[in-house]
Amino acid sequence: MFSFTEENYLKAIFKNSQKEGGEVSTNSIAEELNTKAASVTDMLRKLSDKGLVNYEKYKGATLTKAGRSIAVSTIRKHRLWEVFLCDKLNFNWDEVHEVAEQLEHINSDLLIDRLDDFLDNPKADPHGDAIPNKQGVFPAAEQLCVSDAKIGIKYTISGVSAEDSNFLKYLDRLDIKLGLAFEVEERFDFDESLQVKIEGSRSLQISKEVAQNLFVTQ
Amino acid sequence: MFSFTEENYLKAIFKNSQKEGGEVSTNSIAEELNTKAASVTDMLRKLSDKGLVNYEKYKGATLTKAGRSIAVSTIRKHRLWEVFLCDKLNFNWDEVHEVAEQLEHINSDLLIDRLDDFLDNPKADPHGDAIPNKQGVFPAAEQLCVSDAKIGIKYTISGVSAEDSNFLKYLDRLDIKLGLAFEVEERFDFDESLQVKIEGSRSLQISKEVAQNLFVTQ
DNA sequence: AACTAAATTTAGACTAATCTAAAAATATTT
DNA sequence: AAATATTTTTAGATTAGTCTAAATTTAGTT
Repeated sequence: MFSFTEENYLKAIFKNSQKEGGEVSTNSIAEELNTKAASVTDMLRKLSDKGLVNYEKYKGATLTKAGRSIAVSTIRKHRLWEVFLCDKLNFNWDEVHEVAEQLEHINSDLLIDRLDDFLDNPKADPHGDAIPNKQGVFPAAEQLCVSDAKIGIKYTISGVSAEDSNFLKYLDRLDIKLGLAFEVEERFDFDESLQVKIEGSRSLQISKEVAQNLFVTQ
Repeated sequence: MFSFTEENYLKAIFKNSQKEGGEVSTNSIAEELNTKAASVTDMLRKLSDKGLVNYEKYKGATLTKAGRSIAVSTIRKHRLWEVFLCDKLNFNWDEVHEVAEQLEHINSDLLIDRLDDFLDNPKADPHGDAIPNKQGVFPAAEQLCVSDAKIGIKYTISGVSAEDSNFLKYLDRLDIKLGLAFEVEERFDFDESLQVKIEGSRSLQISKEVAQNLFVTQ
């Protein structure tokens, strides 16, 4: 129905508009997709002709209903496949992204429906990212970034940034997993690092960078 | 590593050389891939440049070691995914081909190794086609076409042609499945139809066409 | 051996996706 | 507001894969 490339552009626009809100710039799409701005301009024109994005020269792009629907469906597939890889094939959470990037483009509604059931309709992927349902609705996720967590309040670790597999390996080394109890004990303002307590009564210090990529719920 | 298209060409050459033996003609590849002879000529040149096929103008093509290895690996992936779809996701055997055509191009050794184990290292796909191992070796399969089966000898149904999903649906209607006991009772020479007995003491008549697409072992 | 038919290749063109380099528009700074 | 920097678009080219139509080669038949 749609090419891999088109799906990847739509996904990138969706992702960046979550982050930045409003119109997504040509450059930010180029960066997200490791391509050049000129290529993005070409593609935005094509996607606009197909009714998948709203695009005006020099004004950035937003997704139409149709475009959003494809983007979300692709994200749904990506995250379901990640669950499959971890839960059924024993992949580690830092090994799934690349393969899921390929699997997300397989086109079969029956396949995804059955896969969803086979995995017991998971609500989040192995990194804690919410999985939208078939209708494209994301489960209400009240995640808070650890950088914004309050001192002395008990949270549960519920999400990690999945982009960088080295970060995930680092978390493995520290035995930080989804579902563990979590509490900020102290904040060091000079470098924004944190002293935190993680289930198993360990107390450790985490850098600003780690805090920005860890998410918790109450 | 290799494009979907290249993998499909290599698979087609492998398949047709199994059937016809020796050099595979440009036209037969075009037919297999629903493309035009001119496109095949172009691609054969490219595959030859890459060392994947032996090709001489007007003389047809054969696979090199490297080309065969890719073709067989693609077939392995296709058949493993078919097993996954049937055994784990409850697909019917007439629903798997199209999806497996997509899944066979997913590129990850880890994925295929794990999938193989997850499925308990199956030796055949849902239509009875042999699954080569990681080294590209097919398990010795002594299948015989029902057209060539001897009268009065007891066989087991072990394979069916998977090309045509209507044929598979037809077999479902007749309750013909892999693993059932099978015996040819009588051969009608004028139309080459057969009177056969299938497990469950049913006796039925099958056409020449059905016989040519059913396979048995002793 | 000559002729016809069939198969194959060449030539030239098209689409999707990409790129570099140059031009144009927008944003920022003084 | 003018000048500069940044972003974005245009122009023109490239690659992979495909196509049609014409030319060529091979195979089959009288």
